Amino acid sequence: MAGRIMDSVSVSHERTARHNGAPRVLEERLVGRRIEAVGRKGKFLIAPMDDGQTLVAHLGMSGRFSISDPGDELVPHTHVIIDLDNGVEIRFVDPRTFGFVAVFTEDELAESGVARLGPDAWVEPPTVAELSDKLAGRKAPIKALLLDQGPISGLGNIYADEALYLARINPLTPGGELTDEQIQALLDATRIVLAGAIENGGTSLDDLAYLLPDGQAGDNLEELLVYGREGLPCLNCGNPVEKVTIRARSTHFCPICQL
DNA sequence: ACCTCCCTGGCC
DNA sequence: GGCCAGGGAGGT
Repeated sequence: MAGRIMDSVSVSHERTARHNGAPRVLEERLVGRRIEAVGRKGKFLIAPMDDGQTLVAHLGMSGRFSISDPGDELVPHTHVIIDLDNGVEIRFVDPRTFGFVAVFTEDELAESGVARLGPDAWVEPPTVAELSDKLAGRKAPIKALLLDQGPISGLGNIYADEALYLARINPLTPGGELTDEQIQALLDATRIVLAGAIENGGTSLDDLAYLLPDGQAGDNLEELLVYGREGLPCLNCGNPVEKVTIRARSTHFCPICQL
């Protein structure tokens, strides 16, 4: 994708293009442009283009990119098709349309959600002191603060639960009450959880909403220690895993092991 | 700093 | 036939 020119762009869903107002606008701002690089911060894909603008995309809940041949069969909910100058077709498929594709100027980027992201949990993990600073005085549960993407970015509901379990921190603990030791444990746990998830190609759930760009499912589901295991024995102590709701998100934890 | 909303497929 | 899943944005 990097270094390629977008020969044609077709956007077929209003909501996918919502940050640019309309599908036609998104198409016009992409077509003919060269993608200079492809990176990410948190859960946002960020690709600078040759005109100084930036292609930004987010998979939301059910979005995925595929690398296809123009002749490949179109799967339902394909909302964006980008034909590259090397004959490869990039497709964005997103049944629930929580995801988006957008083009931002520098100013628009500075006003977007990208600007509100804390340091990336994998690429630029914060030090204990930095994260401690961000959590100081915060009364919201640490689980909510992890999902917020402000103190640290890149963890979603599954990996937040996994990291808190590994670090033996109760997800309901107010963020400001975490000790430096706990923050260190959380950062260590985050690296272990993400390293495993990346190694396994990510966590494809039974709905197969998430797939790798080649269409393969990720294998990390079977490695999950606590997410989705409500009522089942904690792998450490054997007591039942509990499930509570924090910020309208399911949260799985062991009330015995996680203090 | 919190709550509500958006959206569809899958499952009870 | 209705509920659940959850990413971020926007409003209160």
